[in-house]
Amino acid sequence: MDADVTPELRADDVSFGVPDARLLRAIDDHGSVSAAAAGLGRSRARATGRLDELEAAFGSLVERVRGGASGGGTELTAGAHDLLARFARLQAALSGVAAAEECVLEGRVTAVDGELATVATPVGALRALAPEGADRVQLSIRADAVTLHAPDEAPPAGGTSARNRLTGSVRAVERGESVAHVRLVVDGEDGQAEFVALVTLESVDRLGLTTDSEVVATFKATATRATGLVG
Amino acid sequence: MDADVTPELRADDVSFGVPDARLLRAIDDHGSVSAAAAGLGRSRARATGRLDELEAAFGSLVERVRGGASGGGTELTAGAHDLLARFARLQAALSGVAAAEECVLEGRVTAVDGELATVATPVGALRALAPEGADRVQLSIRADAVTLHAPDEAPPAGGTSARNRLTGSVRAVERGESVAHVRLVVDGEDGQAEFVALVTLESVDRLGLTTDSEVVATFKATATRATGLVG
DNA sequence: CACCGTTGTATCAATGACGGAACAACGGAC
DNA sequence: GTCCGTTGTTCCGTCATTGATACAACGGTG
Repeated sequence: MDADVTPELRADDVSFGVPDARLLRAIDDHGSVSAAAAGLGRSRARATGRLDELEAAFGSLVERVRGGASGGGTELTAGAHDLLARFARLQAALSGVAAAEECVLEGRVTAVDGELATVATPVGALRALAPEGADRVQLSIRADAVTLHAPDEAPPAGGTSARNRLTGSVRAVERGESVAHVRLVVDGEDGQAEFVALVTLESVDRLGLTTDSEVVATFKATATRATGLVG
Repeated sequence: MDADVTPELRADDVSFGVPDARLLRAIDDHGSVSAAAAGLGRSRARATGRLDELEAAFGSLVERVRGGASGGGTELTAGAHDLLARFARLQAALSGVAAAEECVLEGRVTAVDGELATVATPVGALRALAPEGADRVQLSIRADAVTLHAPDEAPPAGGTSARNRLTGSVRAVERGESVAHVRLVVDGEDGQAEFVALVTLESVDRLGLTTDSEVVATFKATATRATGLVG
C-alpha cells in the first residue's frame, strides 16, 4: 500500500493542478500552445480555454501572439514562472511527506490548550496538534521530523522549542546512498515503541550511531499530528 | 491563493480517497450500505460496486448480512478501521504541510552526494534533498520544521542530526491561541532572509522570545527540499 | 403466508469532459 | 498575391461516470 497525493493551488474556486503545470511547462518548452497541446495529446481548443480559465483566477500567465515570422506563438509570463515554482515546492513537500516513514502511537488526550494537546502514550506524555474533541487518538511522528542528539549534548528542555524529547537506543541503522533510517527502541513505563529518524550519513557518522547506541530524540509539537480513533 | 491537497492510498492500481473514506464512515454510522449511500446522495448500486473494488485491492473491509431481524446490514471490519486510521493520518499530515508557511530561498547547488545537495544561498551554505541535475534551485523550509534555541544552549554541530544552523534575530512574535509564528531575520554575507518558525507559546515563553532577541534556528537537511528553477 | 428492510445484480438515461475538425484571422516571407 | 504556422472560436461525436430504477433473494416477525 502506497500513499499518493495530488497537489493543487486554488484561487477563486479554480484549481491549478498537475495537468495545468504540464501544459505551462510544455508551452515554455515549445513556445506555442499548438505544439504543447499536440505534445501532450490534448486538444488545442481545450488547452486554450483552460489557459483562459486559469488566467481569470491566477492573473496573467501567458503572452500570445498571432502571425509574424514564425507564425505566432505563446510565452510564459513571470507570473507563470512564479506559479510553477510555487507548485513545484508544494509538490515536493507533499511527496516527501507521503513517502516518509512514520512512528504511530496510540494515546489518550489528557490536557488541551487550543489546538495543542498533551497525549498520554506508552512512552510517556507527548505534545501534538490535535483536532477538537478528540479523546482516543493516534499520533504520527514522521522520520524527517525526528532530530537525534548525543545524550551528553542534547539541548536542555528550556533552551529549545522542540517540546518532545525521548531517550532510546539504536536498534538498526539502515544506510542508503546519502541518508539513513535510524530505528530506535524507546522504553516507557507502559510499554515500548519503535521510532524511526531519517538523517544524513554525515549525522550517523558524527554522532557515532550504531546498534545499541544510546540516543536522545527530539521532535516538535507543531510537527506532530494527532487524529481521532474510532472503532 | 491557497494550497489544497487530495490524499490517496494506493494498492493494485486502486486508489482509496476521500469519497471512499466518507462511504466507510457513513456505513459505520448507519450500519448499512443503503442508508449510507442515501445519506451521501449516492446510488446504492455504485456504492456496493465500489466496496467490491476496494476489497479486491485492500482486503476485507465490510461484513454484509442480508435478512434478519433488522432486514440485514453492513459492518466495518478491523481492516477497514486500520485503513481509515491510516488515511486520517495521511490527510492530517498533508493538510498540515499544505497550510504551513515557508521560507523560500534561491540558491545554487555547489556539491551533490546522492540525493543530498549543498546549496549556496544568500545566508550561507545549506543542506537539502534535491532532484538530480538541478543547478539553480529554490529551497523551501517550512515553519513547522524550524527549531529555535537560546544561543548559549544551542546543540553543537557534532552532537545533533540537524545539519542546518543559522543565527538570527526575532523580528516579530505573532501569538495565536496556543502556538505562535516567530519571524526571524538572518543576515548573511550575500544578503538577508526572513525565516518563520511555528512554535508553542510555551516555547516562546521559555526561550523568552521577543522582538530583537537573538536566536539560533536549526532545521534538518532531510526536511528541507530543493526544487529546480527555470525561466 | 405477507411484510419488512436489507443485500445482490443488472440496465437505462443523463451529464460532463474531452479530442477532433474546421473556418476565420493575423503578420511575416517570398 | 500565395503560403506558412500560429492564435481565436465554434461545433460535433465519443466515452466514462454516475444516479435512478427494478427485480430477485434473504431471514426474521406476526
